[in-house]
Amino acid sequence: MPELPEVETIRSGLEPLLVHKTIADVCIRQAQLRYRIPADLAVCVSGQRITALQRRAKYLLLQVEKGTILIHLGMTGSLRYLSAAQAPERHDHLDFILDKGILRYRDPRRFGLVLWKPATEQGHRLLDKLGPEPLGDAFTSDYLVRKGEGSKRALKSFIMDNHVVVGVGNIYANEALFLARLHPLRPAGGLSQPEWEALHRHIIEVLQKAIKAGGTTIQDFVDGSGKPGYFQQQLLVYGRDKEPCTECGTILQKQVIGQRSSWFCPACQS
DNA sequence: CTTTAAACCTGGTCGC
DNA sequence: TGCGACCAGGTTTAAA
Repeated sequence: MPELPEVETIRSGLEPLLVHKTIADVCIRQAQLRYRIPADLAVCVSGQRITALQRRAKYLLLQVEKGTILIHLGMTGSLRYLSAAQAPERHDHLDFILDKGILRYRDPRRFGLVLWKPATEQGHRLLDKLGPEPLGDAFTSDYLVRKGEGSKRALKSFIMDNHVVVGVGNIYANEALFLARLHPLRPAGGLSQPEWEALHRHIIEVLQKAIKAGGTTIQDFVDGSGKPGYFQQQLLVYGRDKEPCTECGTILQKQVIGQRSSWFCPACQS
């Protein structure tokens, strides 16, 4: 479900509600996610104060005094703060019971994860090999030029690869390529310097605009208080096969690239 | 090493 | 109405 803008929307909405609260207990109803939720999670985190809610790629990092709770929302995960008790529904797999309120994790498809990293351990296997943040200083067009050198991969697969840059999922990969007027099947190694610059700029721009709109809700994305995003109203190609291109009127095409549905304008993007 | 495909899981939609 | 096929904001793991 969530790409970077959706995770960032959740993070920024929840952080002020969570910081300074104390985790009283953890209630696990379904431990089997992408990885099993550690059975001793409650022991690890109970009694500790929350100091921050950070984000790395699409991971949420709930910082407490003695370590970090790693949370990933997979395709269908949501994380909501409830100020008053509310009966858990199907797929509400986990609750962090706070001194005031409840932080509730829901994930129908269970592609997400909740793991514990003690502060005593350096790094984490899921985080250590990730590429740069698209909205950070290390992500430059020169970096893309170097990284793309010699690669024959389809451009769309390339920019969705977490080793290249994190946070660019299927929606925003499609949108950024359209805005940069680049065909998703172009070999990554064949782009010119100005083409990389355009793509770099549009990846950043589309992510920033989506964050401003509170993310994109196609089916079930909701922010930390249960509200949907609004960026879907600004999507120019995602999900729009057989519709006319907003730039030139040509009918948009859909094609599966790297196992993911892809949409593009065959006239504008080359 | 690079690239592609299968796998994880549930639920909604579409066509017959 | 029922049922199977197909699709979905992601990522790891195995295989080519």
